[in-house]
Amino acid sequence: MPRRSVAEARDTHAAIVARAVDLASVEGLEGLTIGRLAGETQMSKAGVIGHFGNKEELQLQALRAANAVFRREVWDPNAQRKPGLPRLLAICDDWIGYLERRVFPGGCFITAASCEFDGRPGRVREAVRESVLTWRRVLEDDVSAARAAGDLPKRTDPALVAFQISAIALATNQGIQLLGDERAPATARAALRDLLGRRR
Amino acid sequence: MPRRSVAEARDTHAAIVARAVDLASVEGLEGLTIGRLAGETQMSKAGVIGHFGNKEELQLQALRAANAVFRREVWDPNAQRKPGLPRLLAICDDWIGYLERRVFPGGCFITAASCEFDGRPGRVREAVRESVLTWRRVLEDDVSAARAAGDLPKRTDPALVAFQISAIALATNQGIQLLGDERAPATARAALRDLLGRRR
DNA sequence: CCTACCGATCGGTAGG
DNA sequence: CCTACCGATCGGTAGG
Repeated sequence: MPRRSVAEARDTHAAIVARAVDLASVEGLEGLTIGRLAGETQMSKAGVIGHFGNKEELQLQALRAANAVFRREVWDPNAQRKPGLPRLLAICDDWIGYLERRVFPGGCFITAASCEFDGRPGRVREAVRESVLTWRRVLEDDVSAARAAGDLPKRTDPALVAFQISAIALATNQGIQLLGDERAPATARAALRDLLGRRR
Repeated sequence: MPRRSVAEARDTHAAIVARAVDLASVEGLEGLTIGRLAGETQMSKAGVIGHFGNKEELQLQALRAANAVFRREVWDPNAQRKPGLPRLLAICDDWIGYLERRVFPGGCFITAASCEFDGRPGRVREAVRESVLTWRRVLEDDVSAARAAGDLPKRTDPALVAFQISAIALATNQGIQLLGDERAPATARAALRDLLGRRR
């Protein structure tokens, strides 16, 4: 095989990462193996690992790619809107939609990675932690803006509401993926109305 | 080594399962390996696997043992009380306490197993699903009793409230295990008050 | 419950 | 980006 150009190598790299994300969403980031990834991308193991150096770096890049997917699905559609309750409601709706559409074959990638790495130290765990914390802060800031605008009561605790919204998303993911509960998205939307709607 | 008596074999079996539960709570039920389990119980691999036949059966028994721990920690202390809001509040409090005390070193076993197996078919997945569903029904029944007793509003949807309580537990587990948020149990209790307390 | 062993696969390296 | 290879470990079996 001839050496590839820089552009071709970049495409190959991206293709490997994309496949790694789908595989890891089902098998887990630890269950992801270089051999299987090589088989599915029609490459040699050495060809695959050469793009990353080691498995941990592959895991980190898969996680980064998954974060980008989440951002694209849930954040980007609402990024232009001004912070506050209307945007928060839209974000929540897109979040449930993202889970409902099964964007990752194995369910929410970040949730799976959270459960898998919450008991083991290392760079992957810290990266997952940052993803979750960043997203919590986004929610919290919109809750704060909503409260300041008078769309949520003065007594509203933004960190608590961000926790409650995350909680609903975790349970929705479990409802869809594990329980096969087709009503889970509707239940989630009812819970969100209960949380954000009734106090307006 | 001499053959052991039936009683001794049973003790050995129980010791292996107990060790398997702790290991799997950190490494996952798939990450659990017979070789490592053998090392930690000072046995040969053949000695370990002889008790189960294959790895799937070991996983199922570890899951059953974890279910028993959860039941002991959260259900048993309240089993004698009559269904209704006071018992439901006590169950929720024991549930948060169970997470707070880190009964399993890697966090809630059933939650971890749920994330790990929600994307792969098989007996383990079905067993996890049954655990979660059974527990949801327990919550739902107490919500129904509380509503019938007039302790929750007539419009209360028991399945929705069971979903919301599960959601809080999932987020609490993530807060404690992944985020290292020491306020997570307090936040969870606030969320439960918000859910079950304010409407009385 | 052990020793000894099986084929398969793991993450990764050397060298081109 | 490949072939060829490394030592380690996987789940599991045979036989005692």
